[in-house]
Amino acid sequence: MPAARRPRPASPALPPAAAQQSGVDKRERILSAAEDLFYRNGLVGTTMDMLCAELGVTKPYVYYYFKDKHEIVETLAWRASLACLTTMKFAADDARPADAKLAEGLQRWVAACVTHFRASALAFRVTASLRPEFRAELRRLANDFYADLAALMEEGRRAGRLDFEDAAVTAKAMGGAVGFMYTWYRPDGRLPPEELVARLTATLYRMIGLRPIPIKPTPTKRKRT
Amino acid sequence: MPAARRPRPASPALPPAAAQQSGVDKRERILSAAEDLFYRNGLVGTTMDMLCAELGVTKPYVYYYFKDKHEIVETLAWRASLACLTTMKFAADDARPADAKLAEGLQRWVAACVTHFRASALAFRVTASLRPEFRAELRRLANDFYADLAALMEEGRRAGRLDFEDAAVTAKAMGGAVGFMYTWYRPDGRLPPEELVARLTATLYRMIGLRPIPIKPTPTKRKRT
DNA sequence: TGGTTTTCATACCGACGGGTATGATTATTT
DNA sequence: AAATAATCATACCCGTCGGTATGAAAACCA
Repeated sequence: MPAARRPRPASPALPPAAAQQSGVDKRERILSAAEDLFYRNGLVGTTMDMLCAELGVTKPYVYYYFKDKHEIVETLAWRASLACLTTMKFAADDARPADAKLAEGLQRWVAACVTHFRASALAFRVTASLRPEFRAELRRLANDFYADLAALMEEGRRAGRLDFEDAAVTAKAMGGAVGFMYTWYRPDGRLPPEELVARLTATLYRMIGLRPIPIKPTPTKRKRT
Repeated sequence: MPAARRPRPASPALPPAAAQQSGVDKRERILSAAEDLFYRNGLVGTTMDMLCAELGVTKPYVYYYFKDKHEIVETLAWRASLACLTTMKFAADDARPADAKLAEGLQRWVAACVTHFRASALAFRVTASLRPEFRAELRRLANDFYADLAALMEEGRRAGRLDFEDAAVTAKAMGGAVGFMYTWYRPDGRLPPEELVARLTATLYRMIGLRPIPIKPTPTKRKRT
């Protein structure tokens, strides 16, 4: 994941009213527009011309900051995947019981997936259009995640704090419940994001028989219906 | 969804050892190959030439039986969606309580999604590449399904037979748990399909606090780990 | 057996989209 | 201020892929 091509801090004044912005800022602006377009039109449904039009620039502008379309997609997909799929990692000296870690990890996971729902659609939908090596990296990330998740689940069950039947199937089912959010979540929906996170997390708790220990960030329940 | 272009029952003997087959059979063969290729390579990642190569025929052959690529995709996606998203329909005179209907419907749903996992990947992944009108039809089907599902859930809860918090969120979470199966299910996996259906269904039951009333087809539990 | 219809293969077209060559404009340096 | 380097616009190339025009072989009919 290379940074801006030129380390130059230069920021030339743009003609009209475009504010001063560094190369990194411009890169981010491209990424942001691409994320939105990819989410709305799909990867192959979004042409570089569309991206340029959205940004109000021309192609060499984009190709100055990114090698090719792949680099844009992979940057987006990697960021989102990393954010979502490392939420089940805990410090080696974290002495809390497995169910407490899980309670926090699941909450973080859901929150990350809500935040990155656009790019997570990328990771899930366009797998066939990604470079094989990159797909393999994503797979490793996901496999690690599920391994961590299943390990915590089984540890919690052994301790008598969790209740479920098939760890692998339940873990995959949770993965779907969370990962699928990009198909229905809308930022302007009637449920505010934190509330959605809380409710979906509660559903996950239920799937593994985790009694809702209140976690630090957001309380779990507000109203009933 | 038109049938074979020619109603002719004709079945000409093919040159080498190709068995006699009707036009419908040939259509099905094309669909089957396309389903597999689309699943493996994605929709845009599968060219009509690849499909022809897989079938051992040339393009006009395929275009004789199908108007265009869209017709193939839509036929596949529609079949699968119809099979999966009508499982929550019950006869008007079905007098069973909501939780009993749900128990059966969820089981049917999971079974249908396992059966059609390849084509369901189509419906979920390539939405941006589908014709808008067709996408709208799929959406209506899905909306109907979720409406039926949520209605049954809330009826069962009112009857005191189910336990969950947010009907809409829980329904979507279940949708993900089931619909996402295409990302991890493999027909040659170690769990036989019926067993997978049973375990995933059990997980869904747990999500809505449905006490596992044994359903007719497959028993719910086998071994513990 | 000769004509008609069905069925399939060869070769091709045209549009589209990713990526680039070239050069103009602007800022920076000395 | 002149030269150099950074930044961006115009115009274009070329591969790919969905779809088709044309016509030939095979089967059916009379």
